[in-house]
Amino acid sequence: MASKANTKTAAECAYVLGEDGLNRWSDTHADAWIGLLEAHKRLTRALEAELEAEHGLSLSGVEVLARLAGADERTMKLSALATETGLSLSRISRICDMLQARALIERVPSPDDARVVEAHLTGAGLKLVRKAQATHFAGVQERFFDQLDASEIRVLADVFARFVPADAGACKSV
Amino acid sequence: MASKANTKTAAECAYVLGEDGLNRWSDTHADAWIGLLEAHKRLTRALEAELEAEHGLSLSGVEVLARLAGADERTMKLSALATETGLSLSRISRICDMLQARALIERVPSPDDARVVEAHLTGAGLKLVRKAQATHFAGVQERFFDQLDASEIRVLADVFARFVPADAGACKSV
DNA sequence: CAAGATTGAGGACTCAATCTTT
DNA sequence: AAAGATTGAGTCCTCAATCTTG
Repeated sequence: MASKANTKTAAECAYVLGEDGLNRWSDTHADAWIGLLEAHKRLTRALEAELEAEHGLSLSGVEVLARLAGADERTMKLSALATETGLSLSRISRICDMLQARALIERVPSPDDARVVEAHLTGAGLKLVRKAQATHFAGVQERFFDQLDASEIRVLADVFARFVPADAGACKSV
Repeated sequence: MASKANTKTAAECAYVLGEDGLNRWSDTHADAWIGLLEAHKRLTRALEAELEAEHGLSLSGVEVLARLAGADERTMKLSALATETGLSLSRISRICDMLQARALIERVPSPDDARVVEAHLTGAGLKLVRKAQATHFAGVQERFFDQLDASEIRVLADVFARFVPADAGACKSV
């Protein structure tokens, strides 16, 4: 009784060009694809806002700090950070500008190769990333995992693995 | 034999702070969540690039055009476009600037209410959105659906529905 | 020349401020 | 005052150009 007004569900209008039979998905297909886009948007927005509010960090900022926290000597080359996070080197450089300005990392020129700059996590950085990650993990748990049962989580893990080249990206910390 | 070098899989390091048992996910959890982020990034980047290359349109641009194509009189108020796409009104206004400059839409002041501006799809806009949507649908089919079987698609549709407030957003066209 | 880092330009997005009309 | 649209400022991101070192 509720719907049918001027409100259409996602599936009902996940096509536009009915004229020829083409350009159309089944309802289930539409719900899966559009659901992916919507869920991603909502989840990341909420998580990002939470992190920003509580620690003044973006998701990417936390990811950089987290990778440093897990690295040998808490230090990594900027180009390695770029490869592993999947962000451009230029973005990494600017994220490091910000983290350095907040004294969460230091830039250390490599003694071995004068071209490379290494980012080193400071004590303050380690302290902050611990808190930020706790917030973030709790957020993902509550907003995402708590909505799913074990078999669904397994299907998602299985499905999404197909879109990641197995090696590429390597370690994801956040 | 292959791995174990300096390459860790996503699951192996989806945590950083081992010191206390907290802040940690199971491998499956990590694969599901990080997989969602990665898959989304890769899929949308590829799709966006394809659309840009073939039709000079962003995904949001296509979505706006597609909604207009499906609307009465091929016309909608800007604020309605914002609500339905989930974009800010300011973004919609600027997307319309661009679409109007390319003569894909026209801005028409509403006769009923002098505050509202309606976007009206032109003939050229309709022609273009048809082609763009065909490209996009084919892309999603090939890159996404073709990698999944029917039961998986059903699980995804079912799962993602939980993150969309049922009514909110209403109709998603792209 | 190639690799690593930085910088400039520009796209996509949001929020806050503004202006007009209701 | 509130709704609709626009504009300005600022974030996050990418690509292309540059500079330095190997």
